Amino acid sequence: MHTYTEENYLKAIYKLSEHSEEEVTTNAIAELLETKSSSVSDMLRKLAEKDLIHYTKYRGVTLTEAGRQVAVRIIRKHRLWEVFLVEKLGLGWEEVHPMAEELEHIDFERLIERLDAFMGYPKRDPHGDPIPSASGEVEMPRSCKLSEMNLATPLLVTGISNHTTAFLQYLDKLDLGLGTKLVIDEIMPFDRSMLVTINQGKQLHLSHEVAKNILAVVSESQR
Amino acid sequence: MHTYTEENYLKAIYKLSEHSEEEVTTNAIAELLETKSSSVSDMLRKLAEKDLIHYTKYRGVTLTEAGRQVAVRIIRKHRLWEVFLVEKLGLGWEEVHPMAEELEHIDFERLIERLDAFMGYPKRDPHGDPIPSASGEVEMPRSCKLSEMNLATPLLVTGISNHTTAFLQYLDKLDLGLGTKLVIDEIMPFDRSMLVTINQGKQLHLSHEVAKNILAVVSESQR
DNA sequence: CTATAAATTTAGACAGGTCTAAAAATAAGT
DNA sequence: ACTTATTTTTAGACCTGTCTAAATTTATAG
Repeated sequence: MHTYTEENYLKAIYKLSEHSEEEVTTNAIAELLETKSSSVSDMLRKLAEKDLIHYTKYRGVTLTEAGRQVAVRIIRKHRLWEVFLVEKLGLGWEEVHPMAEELEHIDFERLIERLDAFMGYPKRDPHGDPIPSASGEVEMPRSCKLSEMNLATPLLVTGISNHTTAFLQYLDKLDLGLGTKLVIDEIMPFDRSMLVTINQGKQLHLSHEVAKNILAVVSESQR
Repeated sequence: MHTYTEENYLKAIYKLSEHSEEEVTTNAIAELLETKSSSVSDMLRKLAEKDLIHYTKYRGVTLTEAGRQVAVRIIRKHRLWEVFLVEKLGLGWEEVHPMAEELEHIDFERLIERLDAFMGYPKRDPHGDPIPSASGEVEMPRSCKLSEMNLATPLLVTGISNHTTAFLQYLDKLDLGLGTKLVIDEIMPFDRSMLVTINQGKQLHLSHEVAKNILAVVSESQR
């Protein structure tokens, strides 16, 4: 098995390369893991030695297939635990991330398998992110940032790309969550904030920053 | 919070002093944790500095109240997770110990509380051990080793004091578990092995070693 | 193309834990 | 009580992962 720390590095690299084909930079990793780039640099050398990443000095890194498998497996566990914490224990979606952050490192094949079965083989976690399969496949949802979508089109919220407690609590207050239907009524040119109507009722004002972290698809039911 | 390692030391000291008032020796800890006594000695110094143990060089250790609280809390989590793994996930009592060994270090008050509630506030884990309360009280069961009990008395199995996979699998094969009613028919003087009848049916031959690890009480129903 | 800025890597130190080997303290036998 | 055996502790080395400070490489602006 890999150390707790190695696993966190691999997960960080996975997350940083998930939405772009680019090489991941040392600084980006350092920022995400809240550590110094010198520490990252050191660890990258070690991960490369173990063939978990492709690494050329000063050029950034990508995961090898072995590294990707490790990362995806961690993410699978993280998301399964989140479903458990929310669905079974009744914890809030805004508080489960740090718990799952620790649970994800516990590695017993039978435990994961039973946990998956116990929850009925869920496909998404409470934030709408896809749960990788046991064999490491990840179904990448084709949702877009709300900030990049068109006016007057019926949309469905399918994901949240910022899992901080503060952000999720804010969404709760707004009464906006996964499955919320909404339409963009207007976009303010000066700050790119938007007015949206949710569930054919309340109208909300969302900043661009907020809209960037909400993922949505064009609503099937009305297209 | 304390490190994973510190927690394991405190838990080990707790377990070693649970059934006797004696000071716990360096060697005993080393054996339980499968480490060298020099490492233990080092760690004891550190734990004493943090006021988690009472330590006089060459004289062994006992837990301080603070140390006991930490240990009991770990054990509470361990046993709650074991109940979850067996009752909810359907894992076998012989395979959950190593999993709980890792889960026990995860420390979120709300998680523990919810887990406890989810299982209906169980009082015992799947091996019959008492689950400490949130405030750190442990109800010490007054059961005795089967090896020390009398012939021809109706007994009830209430606990198992060896949690190894091999031992628990052996008990499964014998069809002997918590709640099994039994009577000691005969004790062989030369090796102290015994013949017992379980559930008013099958007769089994148990070695002294096995009988030492089975805990029982005189059966209420027939006394 | 060169000078400076930014990003990255190396060097050296440190903290937590572990080990082996050696020293010190306690326990036991006669 | 004295010598030996056992237990425990100390000393010194090593490994993982972190940091700061300094050096190096790559990127950028004239």
